[in-house]
Amino acid sequence: MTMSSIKDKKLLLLGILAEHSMHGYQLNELLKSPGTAIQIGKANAYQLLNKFEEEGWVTGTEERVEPYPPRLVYAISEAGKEEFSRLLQERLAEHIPGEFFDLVSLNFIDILESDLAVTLLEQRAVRLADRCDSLSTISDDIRASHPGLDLLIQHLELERSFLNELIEKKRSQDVTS
Amino acid sequence: MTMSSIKDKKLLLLGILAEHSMHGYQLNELLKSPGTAIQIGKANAYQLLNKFEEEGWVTGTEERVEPYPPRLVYAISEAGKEEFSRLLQERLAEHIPGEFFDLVSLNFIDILESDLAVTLLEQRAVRLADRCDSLSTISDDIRASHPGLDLLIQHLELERSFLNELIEKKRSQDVTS
DNA sequence: TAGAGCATGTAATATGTTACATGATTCC
DNA sequence: GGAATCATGTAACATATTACATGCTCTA
Repeated sequence: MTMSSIKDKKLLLLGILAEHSMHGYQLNELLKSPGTAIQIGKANAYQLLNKFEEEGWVTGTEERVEPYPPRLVYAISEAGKEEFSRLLQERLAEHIPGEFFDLVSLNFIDILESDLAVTLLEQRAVRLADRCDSLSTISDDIRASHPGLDLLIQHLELERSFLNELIEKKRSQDVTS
Repeated sequence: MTMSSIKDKKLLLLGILAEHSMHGYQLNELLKSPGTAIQIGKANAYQLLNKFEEEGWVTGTEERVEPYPPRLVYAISEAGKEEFSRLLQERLAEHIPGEFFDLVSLNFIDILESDLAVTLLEQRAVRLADRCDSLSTISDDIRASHPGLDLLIQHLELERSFLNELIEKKRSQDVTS
């Protein structure tokens, strides 16, 4: 049911390699950035690259650049480009319900006492604000050419203002000064 | 890396059972509704219920109600309530980056010709509008008491208006009348 | 009696994470 | 020599999906 994700991982990895050939470590560094819509773990990324090579979507070539250990540079193949294009069109036309992990707990918040709820939500707000801040350094150019990233930032800002309002609401419910 | 999800599945299932005891089929019907923040497949839900029973979070009792086949009614135990409360507090205080599957493809849209992009995005817009419509029947009462659901609806509305703007932008880029 | 809805599950497979293993180079 | 960064991977485990299997009751 969560299995929309493997297609999107494939789309993301092939899409990145279509723009620049890259070795696995480099790719993994890229995937650590706060602007990714989906998460791909390190081990998983290597596994997927190997699988894509077996299937012929990418080719791996060993490269040695001086101060660094040998590394495998992956480049997208013709077959990979076609697969990427096919997948891109498939995914653009679909609407896949996302997995909003964060929202599950919010539905049960009334179970807790207001002052405890406020304390917990404030901790969440700090973490969310940190993430928003780290995204605020992204240039308008990049945002304009990456609608997915632009929308991601809007989603996070929506979440942030919603959370602040919710904290206010809970605070006013808290009569036990 | 996606493995925030199992905790949220646990939180969701225990939270539902804390409100009403329920059998597996009933739970699965509930999980099909368009207002769920996360997806839990049918087989997975049964597996999790069995696992929770083994771990002592819930108890299953066979029930026979006349026209229906025998069914296993799950009720949350004391240990389950404690675990739920612990997990709820843990998750409320965290900010977990969601998995925005939908956004991955948007970042590559400039690769396609504008008119093709518009056609595909229009298909997506129809599906998204359907989902939004099915959520618009939810009462204000329910929304007010379920902040997670409320925010989910706001996320989807944001996505809808963003998508419509993107379609307009792409249409104006499309010079090949 | 055939199909639809109700109800629960299992086995095989696919997918993903964690922890570990390895080894090069650079800096201290 | 030891830590940090760079670089790739594997094995064991955890998790989730698909397809299948079963059997009840009701309606057409």
